[in-house]
Amino acid sequence: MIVKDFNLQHTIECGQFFRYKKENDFYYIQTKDKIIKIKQKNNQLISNESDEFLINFFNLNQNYQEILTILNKHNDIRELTKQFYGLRIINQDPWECMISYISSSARSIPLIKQSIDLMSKQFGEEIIFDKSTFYTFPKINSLNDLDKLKQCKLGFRVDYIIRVNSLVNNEYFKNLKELDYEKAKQELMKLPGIGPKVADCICLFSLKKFEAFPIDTWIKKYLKQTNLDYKQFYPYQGYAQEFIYYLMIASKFLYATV
DNA sequence: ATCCAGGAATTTT
DNA sequence: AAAATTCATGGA
Repeated sequence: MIVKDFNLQHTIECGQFFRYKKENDFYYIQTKDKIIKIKQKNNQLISNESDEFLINFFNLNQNYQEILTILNKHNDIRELTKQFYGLRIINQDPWECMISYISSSARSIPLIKQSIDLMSKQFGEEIIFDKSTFYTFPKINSLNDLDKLKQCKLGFRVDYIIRVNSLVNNEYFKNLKELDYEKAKQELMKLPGIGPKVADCICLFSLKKFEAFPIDTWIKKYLKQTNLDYKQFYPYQGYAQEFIYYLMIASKFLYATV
């Protein structure tokens, strides 16, 4: 498939998405019970998945230039959209997104990935793909075994997950998608383990609420240093957040390796 | 050994 | 209403 205004690496590695691994030139992306093998060569995407699926998953039908027009109004952010050109918000599955980000609170990315993989191994189904073993993401309401959850190295988040597991279902998410951003966020925050930050992540990464602006410690640091008013990027504040976030974790990596 | 991590809930000022 | 403490683990 031919794509424009899209960069696979930036989109996958900017920190919004946990379930992937890179092998040779290919990314193996996992979502729900799917495995997507994919690589990009210039403006071409090579994958085992259908164009239709990829367009939806990477939000490729969104007008990128329209988003950039708004983000580029600010000089610093214009530098970032140039540096990370083609970064898109991934359209995740809401249930998977919810569990992933509840697991994420006060932890680093490698540990989050580890817990998600362990949950998939404990509660998902095995798939052999390209001679490697993968596990599907646990289905809604299947995370109900306390002993198994305790083996997933989730710490105190086990309690949140086992409670949320019994509080949501397909209908919950169907209704959630109908709500506007503010309402959806409020609804999400009624659930245990979901505060403002995690609710914003779920809104942005799985409900197409692009005005959501999740504020974690890194973003907070950036906002404090730069005095940036993120509301000027309405209704694409979420895109601004992701560019900034990518900058922060990328520079963190730089400092860590020097 | 000690501290803290991409937060949230609870308790204390 | 804001600030401090707690939560369970792995890693620096």
